[in-house]
Amino acid sequence: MEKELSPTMEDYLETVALLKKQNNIVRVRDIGRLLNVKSSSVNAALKTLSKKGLVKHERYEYVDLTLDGEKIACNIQSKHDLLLKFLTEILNINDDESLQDACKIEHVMSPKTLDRLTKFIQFLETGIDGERQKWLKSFKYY
Amino acid sequence: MEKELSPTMEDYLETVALLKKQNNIVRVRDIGRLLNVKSSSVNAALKTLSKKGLVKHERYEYVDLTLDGEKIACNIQSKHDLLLKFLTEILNINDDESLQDACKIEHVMSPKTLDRLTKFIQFLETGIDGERQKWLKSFKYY
DNA sequence: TCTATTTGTTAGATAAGTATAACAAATTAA
DNA sequence: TTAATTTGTTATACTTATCTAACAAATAGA
Repeated sequence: MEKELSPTMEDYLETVALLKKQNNIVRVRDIGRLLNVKSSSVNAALKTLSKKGLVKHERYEYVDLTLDGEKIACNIQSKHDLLLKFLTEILNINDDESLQDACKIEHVMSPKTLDRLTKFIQFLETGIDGERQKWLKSFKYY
Repeated sequence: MEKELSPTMEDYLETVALLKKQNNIVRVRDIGRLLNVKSSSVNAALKTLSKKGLVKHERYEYVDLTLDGEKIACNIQSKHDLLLKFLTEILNINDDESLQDACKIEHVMSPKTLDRLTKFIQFLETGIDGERQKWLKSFKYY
């Protein structure tokens, strides 16, 4: 399976997964609304993702993820969540920018970096007597 | 000044700056070699950057940065350096992947995140008795 | 100097992602 | 149950970034 999705296609897949979780059903229109693109663009993207076996989409029907698509979406989501956690909880960036950044970086971060960042956050959250948490807290007002 | 460069154009600009620092003169060919693209692609990119007033390039002559171009390149470079430092020195990722990741993330990181990450690294590097450095060192083998 | 090689340029061609516009299907409301 | 509105589809076109191929200029070697 030669996946290798473009950031754009990853975004579409992620959005489908999000809407599915949210509403159970996924409509072309809603994907477009979330991504700020026209329905025709969504259709084009869905065709691409269908060919790769990541989504199911019959003419005039709701969109759905395949199992493969679900797996990939889940993977992207986990990068997203981790980055958002790092940006908000560690770096203490609390405006929209943390979300914006997470949405961009998630598409270009290697698995290795995902792994190390996961461990780093975990490392900061453990530690005897919570000393690490204490100095993290002190960083917030740095 | 409506800048807003694409990641691709940022890469070209960055490469011109790098070659300039390295060799003083910048040739079309060398830009292509570094970015793994053909000279014709470099030419197209230089035309775009020229129109934006970021590089100077006369037919068959060497390429150079304008002052504006220099400023932007410098800004990108500082993001690159910071990210590389974080990935290698903090997360302890020492293979090519840290460089790869830095080269991608530098184009999508907000100024706010740059600022906070800068402060975070600085925070980790200071601290009474170097306790934070000690913790960091212990993380390396986590 | 004069040829050979390298470097630079230009004109198409291609691929990804987007938009507009015309139309078709489905849904909602009257 | 029609008519109006929303939603989905398709064809076509544009933009960005890339390539190949043909050619032009510059540089290096004999």
